[in-house]
Amino acid sequence: MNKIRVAIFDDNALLRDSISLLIGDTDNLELVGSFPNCKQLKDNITDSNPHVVVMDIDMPGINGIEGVVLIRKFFPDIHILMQTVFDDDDRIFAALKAGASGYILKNAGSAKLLDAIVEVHNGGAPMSPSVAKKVLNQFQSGKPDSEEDFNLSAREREVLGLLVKGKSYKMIADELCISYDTVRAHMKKIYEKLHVSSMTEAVAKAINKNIFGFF
Amino acid sequence: MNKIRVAIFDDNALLRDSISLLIGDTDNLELVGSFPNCKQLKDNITDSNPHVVVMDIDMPGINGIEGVVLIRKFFPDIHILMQTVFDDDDRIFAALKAGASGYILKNAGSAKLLDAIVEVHNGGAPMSPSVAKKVLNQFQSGKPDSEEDFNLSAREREVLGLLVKGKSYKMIADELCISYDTVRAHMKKIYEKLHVSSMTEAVAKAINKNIFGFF
DNA sequence: CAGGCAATACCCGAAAAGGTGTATATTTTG
DNA sequence: CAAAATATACACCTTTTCGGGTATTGCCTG
Repeated sequence: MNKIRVAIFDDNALLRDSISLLIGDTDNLELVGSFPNCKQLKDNITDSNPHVVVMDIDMPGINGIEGVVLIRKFFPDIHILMQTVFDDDDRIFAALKAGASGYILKNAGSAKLLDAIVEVHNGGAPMSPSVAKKVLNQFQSGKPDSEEDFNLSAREREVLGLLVKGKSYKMIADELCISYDTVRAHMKKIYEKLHVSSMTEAVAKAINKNIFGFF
Repeated sequence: MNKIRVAIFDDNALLRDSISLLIGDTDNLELVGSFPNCKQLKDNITDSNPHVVVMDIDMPGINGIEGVVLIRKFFPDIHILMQTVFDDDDRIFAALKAGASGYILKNAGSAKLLDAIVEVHNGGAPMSPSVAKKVLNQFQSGKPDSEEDFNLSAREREVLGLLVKGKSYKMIADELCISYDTVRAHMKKIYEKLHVSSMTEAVAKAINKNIFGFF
């Protein structure tokens, strides 16, 4: 029986090494390449000719999602398993949209990693329920994404919009010709409605729930 | 000669009214509908049967960009002119990608608005040079967007990533198991490299220059 | 091996943001 | 019409962030 040929892309050398050892100890898997970035991705893959690529989602230079795009473009038969440190639904979803077959958390344990590699090679799609639901929703209706309604007033949306563009309270006050304290009053309401408690959380939520759509 | 049939979607009643008056005073234009949101978009357009739709980019419920998508889907022959308060390249670009024909700033003056309506009806595409350049770039090379390199180190990217997810310095310190002051040290470097000076600016830039891609 | 850079960590003072409370006029809505 | 929501504004106080420094460790490169 032929071994599953596996290649790894991850900027963390330690993690690459430990996966190497892990795969070396498993007799139905074979590590054919281990790379710290996607700069030579095309050559790397041509040379190592893997069945499965294990790809870190966060990498300097070309990131993992862009890596997925490239692999899909040049090697459409290769299955890609994403690895992430955090369970970041949106990024994982993006990776899947780009053509990854599944994903696994970096702290999931070695047995699970090996299982996931075998699973993607067999055409499976290891992923968490929350991501699976997103994928399902996308398939069911061509809609962009969950359109949660936060009941923001027009003014609140305006303030949030400026926030998302990186403005400070003071700048927002100037831009809207209202007092600093009024901006704060709006912010309080916005935080309440979005269930957050800081500018950055609000910005992150505004983007991920695409309150303004299309970033 | 037939008048150009125009419909307006804007949540600002005052602005709707002033545009109504404006169009009423112009003899080659005819206002056939004026709506505060896109909830009944399909019926509204079927009933009013416009040649040109003037659409606010920011609206509660279904936003202007989603509105564009819907119009393109059901009424592919209608030309859409976007209206925005701010010259937000990214959103405008998104609207154009979604199928809008052009855009105009809300404070551009009535004469320009009328010109723009006529222009889109005649197949033109009124837009600012900076947006035009983006569109051109997109056409010239299938690349996602400007891929500026900010020379962030792996650690800095990691910190910025957590920032974008809405974390505070303290949370980042905990998550990365480093001291609060080290997070600050990284932040200083990040701000320097991105040429910004606040968390929200950094988040905004990280997203708009898609340092992490795919939001 | 010397110099540069990344990562770590600490200090200080100033500025910004956040939490809570109060208040008033207007608009919307049941 | 009365109640609720919105937009405006101020006060007081705490926490967080920002902009300067300074310093050590380790790694990579010329």
